[in-house]
Amino acid sequence: MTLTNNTFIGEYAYSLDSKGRVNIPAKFRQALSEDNENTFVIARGMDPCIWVYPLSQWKEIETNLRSLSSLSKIHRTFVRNTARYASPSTYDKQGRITLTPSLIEYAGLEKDALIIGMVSKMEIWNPVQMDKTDKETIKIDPAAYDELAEKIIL
Amino acid sequence: MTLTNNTFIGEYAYSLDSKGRVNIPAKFRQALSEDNENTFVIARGMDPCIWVYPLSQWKEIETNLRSLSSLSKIHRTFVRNTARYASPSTYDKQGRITLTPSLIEYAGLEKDALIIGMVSKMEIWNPVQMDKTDKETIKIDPAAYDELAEKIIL
DNA sequence: TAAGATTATGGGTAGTTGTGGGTAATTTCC
DNA sequence: GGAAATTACCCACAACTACCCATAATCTTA
Repeated sequence: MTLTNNTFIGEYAYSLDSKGRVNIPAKFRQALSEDNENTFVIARGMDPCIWVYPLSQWKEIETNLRSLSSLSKIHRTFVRNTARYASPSTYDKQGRITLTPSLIEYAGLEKDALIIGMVSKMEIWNPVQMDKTDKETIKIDPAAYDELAEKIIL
Repeated sequence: MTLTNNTFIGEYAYSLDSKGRVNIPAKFRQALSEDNENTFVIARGMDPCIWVYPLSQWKEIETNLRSLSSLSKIHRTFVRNTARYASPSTYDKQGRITLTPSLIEYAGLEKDALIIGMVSKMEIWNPVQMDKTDKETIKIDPAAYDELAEKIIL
């Protein structure tokens, strides 16, 4: 079954090797449209994890960043934080991308890597950190969460 | 008798085999419209069971998820929780779909699987868990049912 | 009711996928 | 400019999954 183009769902447990490589789930590679030329862009996530965009998706983000005014301090900071740690990465014949040491450190990755489909992008987590974040989720306002669920879930 | 497209009603008792496969009731397969390409999407239910959507139905959920911004923490959490455990599954020549170990564990499935038509989707339950949930249902506030009565005519 | 078709369940096999490591090419730095 | 380090590319193997076939039970239809 081929998924919708550039759409990623599901959770996969992989390992990070000594060269800083992680596998991209086969399903995700198949979902990546041709015009991406087997390339993703890795960047800092808002949570302590790595965000992985299809190249084409990232280009749209770049366009949006361009539209932000450098007169505004918050805009400047936002653009800087977003662009600074971003890096393109093409997967090899075995389907792996290489992560940057800076991003590995930011996400606190060691041996295990949890890859999570986030529909338009994916996330790479240290499973321990993911567990911790999961437990904090309970603190989220249940009313606001339910409201979202009602709008989104069928 | 062919049912209305993508509409599922009734209850069926099947078994989960050693490879994590369950049969989809023949009636449900016949009800699935052509454009779904024999594919369902399995996901975590709100109750301790597995939700099974026709692919086309799930795609609508994906579209809704795409509209959420990753700048909002609650949106990120919602997308993650929804997409994380979801997985497309095409039924084989014998009419079975393969469940993920993660969902099997979440629903507490063992040998027996109860498949319940929920009109727009279906649910897969451990029969024991279903019994337990049934008994709790009695505790539902009658006033809430009265409120529902204004929306739905039976 | 009997024959044929369909359905539910079990298991085998070939191809795919994930992981580790090796080597050649490229870059960096003194 | 040359040595060291880094990166990109390649091969190999083990584990897993998707696909196929077989059989028994059930349903359909004449």
